[in-house]
Amino acid sequence: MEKTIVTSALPYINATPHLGNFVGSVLPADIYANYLRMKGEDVIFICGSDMHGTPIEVRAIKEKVNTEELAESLHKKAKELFQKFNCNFTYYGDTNSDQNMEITYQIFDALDKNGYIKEVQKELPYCNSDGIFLADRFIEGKCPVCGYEAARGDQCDKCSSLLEPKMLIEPHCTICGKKEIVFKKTTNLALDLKKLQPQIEAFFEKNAKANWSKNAVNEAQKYFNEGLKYRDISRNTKWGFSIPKKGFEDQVFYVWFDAPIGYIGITKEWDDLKWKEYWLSPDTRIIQFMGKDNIVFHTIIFPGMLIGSGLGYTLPKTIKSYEFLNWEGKKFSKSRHIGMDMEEALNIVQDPDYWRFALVLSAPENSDTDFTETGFVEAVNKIMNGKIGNLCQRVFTLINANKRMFDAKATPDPEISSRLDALVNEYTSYFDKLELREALRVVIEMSDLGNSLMSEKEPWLLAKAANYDNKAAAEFSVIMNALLKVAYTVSILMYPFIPNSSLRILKYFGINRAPVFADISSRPELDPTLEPKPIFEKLTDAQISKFRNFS
RNA sequence: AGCGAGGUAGGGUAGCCUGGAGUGCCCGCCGGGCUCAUAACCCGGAGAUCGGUGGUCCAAAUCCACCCCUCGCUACCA
Repeated sequence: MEKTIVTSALPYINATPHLGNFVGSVLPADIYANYLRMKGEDVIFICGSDMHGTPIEVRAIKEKVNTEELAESLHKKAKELFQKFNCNFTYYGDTNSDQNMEITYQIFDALDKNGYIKEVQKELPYCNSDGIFLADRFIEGKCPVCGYEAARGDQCDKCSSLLEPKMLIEPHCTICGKKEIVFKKTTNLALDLKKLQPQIEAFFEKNAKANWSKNAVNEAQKYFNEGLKYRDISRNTKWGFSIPKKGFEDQVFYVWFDAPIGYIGITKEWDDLKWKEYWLSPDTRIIQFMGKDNIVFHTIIFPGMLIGSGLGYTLPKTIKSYEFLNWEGKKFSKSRHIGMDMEEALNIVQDPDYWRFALVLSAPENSDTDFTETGFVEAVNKIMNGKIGNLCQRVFTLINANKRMFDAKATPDPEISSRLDALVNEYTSYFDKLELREALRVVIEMSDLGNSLMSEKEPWLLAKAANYDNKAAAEFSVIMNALLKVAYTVSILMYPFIPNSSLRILKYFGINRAPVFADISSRPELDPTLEPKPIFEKLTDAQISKFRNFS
């Protein structure tokens, strides 16, 4: 059986992930993995915390704590949050594991042996006070172009000129604020992407039609057109995996070298034997979800690393990149207090399904989108609650109130059944094209079908007439069986998106496990002992005003 | 600056690749219906010079050129 690995871009845990991070990577990956499980496929869903990198090291210096302990605590918190959001990972690990180090070293050695690792001479800013080399963003000074005081080492935020740290006038270190900066010569290691370009391009040509996002295809094409260059993989800092090469032991891998390898390392951490069945099999299909800021790493660098290693790792098949979610028309920004993070969200509304549902409806699949208070309230109160929840409730209560005349064995209205089948097909075809938002739209459309049939057929009139009219009783059963089937199908199809709520409805049908596609064809039977209770609640004014206070 | 993505009723989206009457969906608004259901649901209506200008074509939201606006990337943020 073909195996599938679904991955989500590894969240960088320096800050609590916000709703924009979630909507473009972990959430769609989780939904898609749930869908494949429902189809009965052999799928693993791999994600984990991206632990290394300068921002965490700098934060540890600023907070005067141990870097590894800080990263570990941030990782635990992130993991817990994703679990609270009901993300059904096969395994959520992190990039700082022994397993990841082992594979990182293995791939590095192979790349080195195959001649894809080069030495490059550099002159880098060094803070004498903190005793560390400074990444471009941690050195600030006066912009040589416009004179702006707080220009960073890579770019001036005022005039957006691209800069080099050496160009800054009177530079200072943003960690300690002192001006004790010197430039030191050093030798770094770099990955020779230029040499790998033909092979990476061949990989791209072969796979880019496999449902890649338009943005991902074009962005990768841009890099090829410009010509690939060297890309640094070692840095003169302490936090990370040290370089296993003579003369470079004092340096660590640049975070984005071991982060994508983390997909493999985390799988190995999950299962020390089975990971090979997935990552070393030509039959494995790898589908990667990420925000648009991550495209280059997944379309160029990671495949390049795997190809160059020559170790036979399976290459990604599909790259699904998302645009960005904005918050009330503005960019999410932790430092400027714009937008809500995942923890804050749960403090307002506890049930993650409410967020999952609303976020998918606003998912930036084709262009940047906005997450707004009105959009959230509409999605939860009007659509999820008013359409889907209410349909189940009205069907269940109407049958429940007329148990005696309801024949559960009556054949459902065939016309309704065929319309239902068509919608199920539409749903799967959207999912197979990775258009998750549209797949959810189909679920909503299905509940619309149920609600309008209810109004059109007026089965409550049949129920009343059934007391003295056998024909009406028969007709009531035919229609209500069809409507029951609609509610049942809706509750199965919503499972990938809002699993908790789906399971809550399925209990009424006596199903106490995750649904599978095969369930759709079986006849739903309503448990007569259960009193129908609304599946969803509307957002309260208190919740809405709490939400508003974030805007 | 270069490259990529986007701009469609009041808001949000689909349609664009492969041209065929502004075609669809969700919300809001206006009117009606229904009383099974959670003040819910259903039906109907109004509302758009499809970012702008020019071009190709019998025909352009769709193809081409230029321009404007938003976002991303540009290799040490990840």
